[in-house]
Amino acid sequence: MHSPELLKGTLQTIVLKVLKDHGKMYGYEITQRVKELSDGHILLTEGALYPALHKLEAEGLLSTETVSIGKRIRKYYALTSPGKVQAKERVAEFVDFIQTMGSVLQVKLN
Amino acid sequence: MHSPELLKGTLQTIVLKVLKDHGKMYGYEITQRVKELSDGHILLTEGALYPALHKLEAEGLLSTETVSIGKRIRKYYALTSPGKVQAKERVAEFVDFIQTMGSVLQVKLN
DNA sequence: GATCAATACATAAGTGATTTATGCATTAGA
DNA sequence: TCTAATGCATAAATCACTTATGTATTGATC
Repeated sequence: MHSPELLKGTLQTIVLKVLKDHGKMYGYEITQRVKELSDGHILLTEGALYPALHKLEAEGLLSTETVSIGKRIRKYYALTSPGKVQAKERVAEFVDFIQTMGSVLQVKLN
Repeated sequence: MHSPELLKGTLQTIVLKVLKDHGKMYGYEITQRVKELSDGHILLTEGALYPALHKLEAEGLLSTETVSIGKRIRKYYALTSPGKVQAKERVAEFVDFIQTMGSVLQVKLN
């Protein structure tokens, strides 16, 4: 995992986009999916993820559904309609940011 | 200027790379160059820049030279040898980060 | 010749996302 | 039977950065 400094501010974008691509997921599942997609480079910590999920839910971007698997609980999160819009906007914003950084750092992204 | 959240953690990388590309520069000049390169999207604040410069200097990555222009003072910063190495590493790290994020967000950067 | 914007540095308090630490509980594997 | 993995959650601490403030010079505008 590379310097976590750069990761700041990307958590919500990641969560929203992953949920958009994979449909409803529970917290732990998100951490695993992101770990997979990033080839082990991005490891979401629970202390960051759960509060983020709660916040997105409070903002109406996510809806929840709690399911019991045996005696274990899973809390599924899914995008609401505004959540889908936000997901798109956040990704676009990120791409924009990358383009700008590319100009400043004079690097080619491909 | 887009959401400043994403900018977090990139300040040192920007400063190091800009100094690498343009040689010695003073603080205010850096803010202007970055503004230019980013087409007005990235506006470095003095409250962030000056402490960052001082920190990089304290770490031995930058050397300084104070010059008087009339009665006004300019403090020029330049990369030291370790600073040049760091500049390269930081940029590489950023490119790496972008690639990883591209995978997670499933976006093409070009 | 006064006033405002730009130039040029600097520091300190406050913010806020994230890390680190901790807690509880179930399930699978060695 | 003990450890790792699964699964949730919260609270304190950290730390980069924003916002606010301060000082001073220079150029432009009216």
